[in-house]
Amino acid sequence: MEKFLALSDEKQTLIRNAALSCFSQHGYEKASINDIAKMAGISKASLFQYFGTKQNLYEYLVEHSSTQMKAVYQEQALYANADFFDRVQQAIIMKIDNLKKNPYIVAFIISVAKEPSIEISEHIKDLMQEGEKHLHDLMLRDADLVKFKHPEDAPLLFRTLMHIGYGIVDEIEGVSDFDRIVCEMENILKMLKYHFYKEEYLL
Amino acid sequence: MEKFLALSDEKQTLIRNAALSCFSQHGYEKASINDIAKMAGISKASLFQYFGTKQNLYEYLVEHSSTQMKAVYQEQALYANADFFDRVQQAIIMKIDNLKKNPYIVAFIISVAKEPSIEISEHIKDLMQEGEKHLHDLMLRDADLVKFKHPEDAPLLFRTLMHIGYGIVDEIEGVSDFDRIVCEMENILKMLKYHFYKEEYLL
DNA sequence: ATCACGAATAACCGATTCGGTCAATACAAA
DNA sequence: TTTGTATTGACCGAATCGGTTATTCGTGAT
Repeated sequence: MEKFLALSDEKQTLIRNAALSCFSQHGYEKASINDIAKMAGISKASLFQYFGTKQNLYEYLVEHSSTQMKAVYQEQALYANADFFDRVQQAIIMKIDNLKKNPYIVAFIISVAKEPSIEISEHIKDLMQEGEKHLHDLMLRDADLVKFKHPEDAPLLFRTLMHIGYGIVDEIEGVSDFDRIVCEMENILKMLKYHFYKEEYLL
Repeated sequence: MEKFLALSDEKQTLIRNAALSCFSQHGYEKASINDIAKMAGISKASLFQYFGTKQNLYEYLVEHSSTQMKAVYQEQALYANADFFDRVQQAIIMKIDNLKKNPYIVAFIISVAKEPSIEISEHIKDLMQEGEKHLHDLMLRDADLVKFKHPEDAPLLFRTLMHIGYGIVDEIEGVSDFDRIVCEMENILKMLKYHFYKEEYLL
């Protein structure tokens, strides 16, 4: 492991991304060290020099990815007091930003959660909790309800925004045009806000 | 091949589903005949008895799946004259219904489109076109625009509904509670219609 | 120029799995 | 019991698996 950490950051990232990509595409069993080495442009022997065993490499990736991910969560504390729509908008932008900056890590973590038989690592369980907490910050509050023309719409609109968020994140998938989709999402939220809020709350 | 078609329908389906599942999970190269045979509960030798080669089995699945899928498209002609929201609602319900009835086939076709190196089979290309045509039937028409409080909202609302559709379909993923999500989707569309349509068009 | 030393790899290991074959078995009809 | 067929366990050579080792390569000091 020290052997690997002594490499240049670029090379570390290159190797990590190759491994993350292979494992998330094929799963632990079907991903082979040969594939990873080839994709990283290094020899198989080097991989074993760095990590010892396949399982060791995988565990390193789990730990590194969840650490990285938690750091993102940390620096992304939501403004708890912001308006409902602003909170949702900020959350989706964060999600997209993260997806853009760490595509391999996001895909890998999702794949780890799908791994059969192997009990989900503690790190990943922690991550799930962290995600739950984030989601809770988005929830509707009483303070928001008064702004709605029809407050009884609010819960369903919240669900709607969740669907939109999932949909947008899902549609991205390798598309490089992040800015366009972020812009569209902002316009969608503005439009919905206009139709659902009372006039006096449209800033 | 005739050997396979002579089997009972239930056994055919059992074997097909096992193969569809393996291929869509692991891709052509990494899916093994052993896995498929084990999942289907038959011997590997039988699979070769039925299909001759791995590639033959795969090609049969592509053909069968696209045929099945086209049949679904055929019987699902959209009412061209219906109201905008009704068309969208009907389309999403169809999508969900199809996903519920043919989960293995849908997943397999998506995986075929992702297969690297192998040129996309003609059948699948046809399917894509069919899907495009379906989508075109959803498009906004001039007749719809007059119903909107703000006709300029319509294109963006259309995009919004697409996102919601993708989001909902994506969230389903094995969840058995189709009816609940269909119901929620209907409520969402009703709510949006209420806020975006002029009063006199709210039937 | 050469030596020394760590990093990288080509070549190799036994074991397993691959796609595919075939002879033996299980089974149903006659 | 015999015959024909559906199914499979056992097997094939080739490839690939995770992992090791002996050699080569690159570099910095002498």
